[in-house]
Amino acid sequence: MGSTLKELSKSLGLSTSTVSRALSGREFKRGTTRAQAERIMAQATQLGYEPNGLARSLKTKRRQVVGLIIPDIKNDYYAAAATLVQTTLGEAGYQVILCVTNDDPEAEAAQRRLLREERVAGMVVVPSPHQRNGRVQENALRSSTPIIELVRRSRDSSTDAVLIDDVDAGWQGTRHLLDLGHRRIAVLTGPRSVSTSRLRLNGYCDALASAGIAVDESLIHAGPYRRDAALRATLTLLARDDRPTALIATSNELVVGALQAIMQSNVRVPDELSFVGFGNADWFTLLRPALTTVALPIENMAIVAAHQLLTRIRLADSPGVPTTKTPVVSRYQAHLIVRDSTRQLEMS
Amino acid sequence: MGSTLKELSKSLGLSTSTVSRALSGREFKRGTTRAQAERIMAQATQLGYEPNGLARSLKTKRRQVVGLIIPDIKNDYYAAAATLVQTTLGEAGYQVILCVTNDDPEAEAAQRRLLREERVAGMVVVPSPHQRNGRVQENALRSSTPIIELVRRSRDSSTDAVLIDDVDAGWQGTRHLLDLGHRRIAVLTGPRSVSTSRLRLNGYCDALASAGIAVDESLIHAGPYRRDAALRATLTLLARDDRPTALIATSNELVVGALQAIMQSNVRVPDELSFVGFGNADWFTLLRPALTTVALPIENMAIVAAHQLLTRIRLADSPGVPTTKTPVVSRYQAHLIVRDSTRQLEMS
DNA sequence: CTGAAAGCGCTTACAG
DNA sequence: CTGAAAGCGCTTACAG
Repeated sequence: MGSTLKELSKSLGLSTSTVSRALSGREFKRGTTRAQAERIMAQATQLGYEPNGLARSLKTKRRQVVGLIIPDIKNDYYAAAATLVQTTLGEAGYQVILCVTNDDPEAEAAQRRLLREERVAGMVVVPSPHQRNGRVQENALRSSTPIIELVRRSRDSSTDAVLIDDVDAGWQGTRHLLDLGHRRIAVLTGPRSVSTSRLRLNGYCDALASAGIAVDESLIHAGPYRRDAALRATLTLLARDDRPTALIATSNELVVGALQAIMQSNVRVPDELSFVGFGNADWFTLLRPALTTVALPIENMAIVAAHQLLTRIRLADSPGVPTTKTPVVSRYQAHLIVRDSTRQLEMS
Repeated sequence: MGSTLKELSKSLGLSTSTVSRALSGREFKRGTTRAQAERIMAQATQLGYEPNGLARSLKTKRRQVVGLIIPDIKNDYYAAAATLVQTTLGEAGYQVILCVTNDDPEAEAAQRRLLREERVAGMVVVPSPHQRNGRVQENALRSSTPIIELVRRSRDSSTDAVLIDDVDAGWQGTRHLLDLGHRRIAVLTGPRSVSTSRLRLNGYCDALASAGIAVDESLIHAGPYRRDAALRATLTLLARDDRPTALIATSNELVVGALQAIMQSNVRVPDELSFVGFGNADWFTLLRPALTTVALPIENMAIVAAHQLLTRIRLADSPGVPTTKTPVVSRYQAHLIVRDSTRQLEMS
């Protein structure tokens, strides 16, 4: 335990230089040096020597660690993202420091700073909602750590981003319900300070407009991404005299809350209410009725984000290249999966 | 970007010692030095100085980073564990490096080594299944990094462990079905090389024995913790002429696979088959029928494990204390939640 | 209170 | 091919 290069070298009667080189593995040209290298490695395992990664990174300025900042790991959606980011980066030899924000901007700022102090090679981040008076993080801006934003885009961001075509996603879910004859369509979204919420809501409004329907603000609930909030909002919605005939929940957590409320209210889906979810957790198909949903290609996106980060890291490492500061932003298409929770509205 | 203590000091006309001390914040006895300290800090933010955590840790030998090794982050059960470990350790000022093994012992060994090279202050690990010829990891043994095992216990382990009373958990689920009059009870477990699988199965066998029922090996499926395996096994079980009247799935992933098979087979629960799950994912109550399940206190356990790790870390830091090598092992009780997926067996 | 100096554990030109 | 030496960016006794 705790043996160092110096101790190892002394026990071998060699210099740290030689031992270091042998251990690095580019040292076996001749038969005689090859034997030497093997002797060194044997002694290393004998002493239980394990190099100090901190010292190495300090010296080489190369770091095989990246940060991942997400709002919530229990959420199936982000759990899927984390898995793929972790796996993809892991295959490239990187370790991942996981940070969970709970959508708290201050927590996120602290975590970003900590990751920078850890000198991570880069970060994948799902940004939290903005604060009211969003003073720009100066250090963050000046920092050269490559960052890829995933799913959500922070205001004034100048980094790469891998996003969903949120407007279209909102449109698709709404359009499906309109096509089934629904007119009073309620929607649950996150706070308007989050890009995805705003844009999905835009899609919803666009779809209504395209059908010549005026937006009824009372059918829109924009709250935090928490199931309890969604539960309460849905309960209220369902208790109205002029109850909507359809409901869209635009994120995983909102789906859970909405479904809980629907069960509590004993409202029958799809007979009394058509329901459209977002995302595509495994258990969606285990429900009866199975959920109609706007599926989001999160796993793909996570892989893309990881690769893009890798690219940025390599770019930042190669000295010659004048780091292109043009952010690369891509948007991936959602697609509707029609199952059993939506149906044609019966004319009454 | 990238400014160092030295640069900062030079720009202030001070020594690095003074600046370092001022930044560390124990430097404001007098009014005059207090002003000095503030001037230093102002300049630090001005230059966007952020200390290099690697250099600091190398020097101080203190590390505010721990490792977390789990089999699968998409699994609700481990996602819950990860969340609580992350949060608890985060509150104590630690960052968490997340490693996912997919139950591959070689991946786990590599990850442990990497974490040791990162000189993490400690680890929480859910061990993978053993390999056939389990050669002991010598370095791991010699290493002094504090480790807490969570949920599963590795063979010959000499570390602390926070576990479930698995025998009792298996007993409870089985006993419930026996009390309802079931005699042909099938069970899905993980590989026998995992402690939880073995012990839960023991509980199952004990319960059968207590009811004077001989164990029928053909009703036991011990496979990998993967839903596709569980799906196939369940399909086979349900296609038998002497189909069991009850089924227990002893982990989250096995529950998902079993339910998929049940739906495919059009077997009605609980009329034709009583079903007992394990764990308590949120969506269990969203199903119809809602799932009867053996709930496991994973969130509590994750918190306990995190605290226990913190304790071990502090112990390892205090030099005087002769590190007690007696492992502390605790087991937490599962508790049965009866919902609608189990019912009295009708005598025919 | 301040600064010069040593050292944490590595890697890597640079001579030999 | 090998070793002595410098240095990555900090912190912390040690004198002054």
